[in-house]
Amino acid sequence: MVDLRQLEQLIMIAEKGTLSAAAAELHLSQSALSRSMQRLEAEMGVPLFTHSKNRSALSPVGERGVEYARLLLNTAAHYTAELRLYAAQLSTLMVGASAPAPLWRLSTELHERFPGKTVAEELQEAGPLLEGLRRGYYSLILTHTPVEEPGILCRKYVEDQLLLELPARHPLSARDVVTLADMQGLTVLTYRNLGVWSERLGQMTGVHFIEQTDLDVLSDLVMSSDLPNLASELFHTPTARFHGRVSLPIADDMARIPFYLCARESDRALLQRLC
Amino acid sequence: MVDLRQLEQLIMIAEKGTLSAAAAELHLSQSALSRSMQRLEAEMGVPLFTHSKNRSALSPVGERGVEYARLLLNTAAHYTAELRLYAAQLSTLMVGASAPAPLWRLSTELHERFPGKTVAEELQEAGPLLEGLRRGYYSLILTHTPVEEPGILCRKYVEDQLLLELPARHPLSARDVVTLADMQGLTVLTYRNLGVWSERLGQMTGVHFIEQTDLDVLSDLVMSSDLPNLASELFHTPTARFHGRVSLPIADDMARIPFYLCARESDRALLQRLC
DNA sequence: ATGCCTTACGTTATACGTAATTATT
DNA sequence: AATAATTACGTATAACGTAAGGCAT
Repeated sequence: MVDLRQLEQLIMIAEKGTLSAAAAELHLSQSALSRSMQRLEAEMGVPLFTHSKNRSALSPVGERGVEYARLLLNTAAHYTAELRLYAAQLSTLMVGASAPAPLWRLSTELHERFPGKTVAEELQEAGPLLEGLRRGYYSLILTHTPVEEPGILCRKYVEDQLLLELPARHPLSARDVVTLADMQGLTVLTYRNLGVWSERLGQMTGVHFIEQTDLDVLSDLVMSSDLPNLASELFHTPTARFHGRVSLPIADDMARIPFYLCARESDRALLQRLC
Repeated sequence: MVDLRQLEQLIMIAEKGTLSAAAAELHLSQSALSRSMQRLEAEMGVPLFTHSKNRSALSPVGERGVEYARLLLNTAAHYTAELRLYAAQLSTLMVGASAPAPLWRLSTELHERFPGKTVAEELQEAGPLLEGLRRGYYSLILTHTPVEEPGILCRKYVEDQLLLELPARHPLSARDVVTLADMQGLTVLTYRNLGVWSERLGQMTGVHFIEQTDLDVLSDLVMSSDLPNLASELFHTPTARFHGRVSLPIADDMARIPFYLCARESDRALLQRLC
């Protein structure tokens, strides 16, 4: 059985030209290298060198042996790299989600329940999410519409609730809940990047939204005015507490978005440890 | 640097199912095999086994590792076989010839002058001989016509001389040489398989040849009759001495065939050590 | 209780470095 | 003289076997 280190040594000799130079490069004494190559020749049963008293040069067979050695070491390195990649892939939980908010909770839960696993998260549209789950690219996906498809398991994971935040002196602040009917004609501050919520806001007729791109600017506006602002249970950007405001859930169905956790049936155990 | 023996061990474990069984097959103690696999796991940096207290089974990564190990060992075996084949090829002197007779001398000379070399001989027509020499299949060829071609060296190697063998009481037996003119009307015994000579016999008009396929039958005929028989210097089949006959060279040019030794110019040294 | 794997420990084999030898430039 | 390879010899490292321990079937 050929020793790969000896092949490495053979290659180094070919590169350096002499045993001595190669030995120095390999941090080996020349005697050790000499004997190592003698063993290699004996193992292979072919004359790799033309041995003179003062010089050992590669024979034609040795030259070809070097080529083979390079090829073999390359494939060996290739295979070990492949295997390490495969191992990394197996130990990674690939998670896709249509919104960042529910990921925050899921991510911490995954690290708790699967210690040692690498959790990789991606934000993606619903279509690619489902396709990725089918193909095995994702192990878990978080969607805001339920998936009903053979081979795919799907369970409600969390529900996000839209909140109206008000200064204490606002007429509605005494209420426990508000409805869209209560909000007719109101002007409401909100963050622009609300992800899945954005489309819902467009459907809330009769409410005038002032959208802000910058969270700091939004925070300043909230503090310096009496205008109500939007928040959600999962996405409390500037917290109501910080602004000295009260948070009221909006009772309408439209103000609630459920998130669903989906996995392949073969990964049923995964889902069961989370829901 | 991965150790191929460890890969072999990994494969054996995959085949036998348990460390113990594999260890027995490998003529190793199970403890040695256990530690060897621990070293392999450390070297690769991936979990090849699911280690329970009582059982070490291959992990999914290990399964794939076995596949890679098989591939790598195969390529290693392939390369060593290739290298040995190449070495054998380099140490072989491939000789082609158009007739066996001059080969007898060449063969012994090659073994003398190139000890350790394997001499492989082939009989072949002139066309394939030359083509084989060009392509590098033959290192040397023996032809009965000179080759004049760039890149090819050609020298006269030996000359075969046709002999007429006669019983002592034959009228011609007192002569030193004979000519075809002397032989007009003679009936002459000869061997059928005379190779390059055969075509010449057809051109010797006025001589009647009785060809024999079997050398023993020919020998019997020669001994029991007074008919002359043919021989050649290189191809003394039944020796004249054995039959109590005298050998006379036939003086005509037609009764002499020169043999030429050819090699590629890059093998000039080869030719120089023979001619 | 038996089979299987791992750890501990003493031993052996294999590879290594230093030094001496020989040959070449 | 300097460089280069091999051989000889003592040493160190690394793998091995035996034995003991723990766990599961």
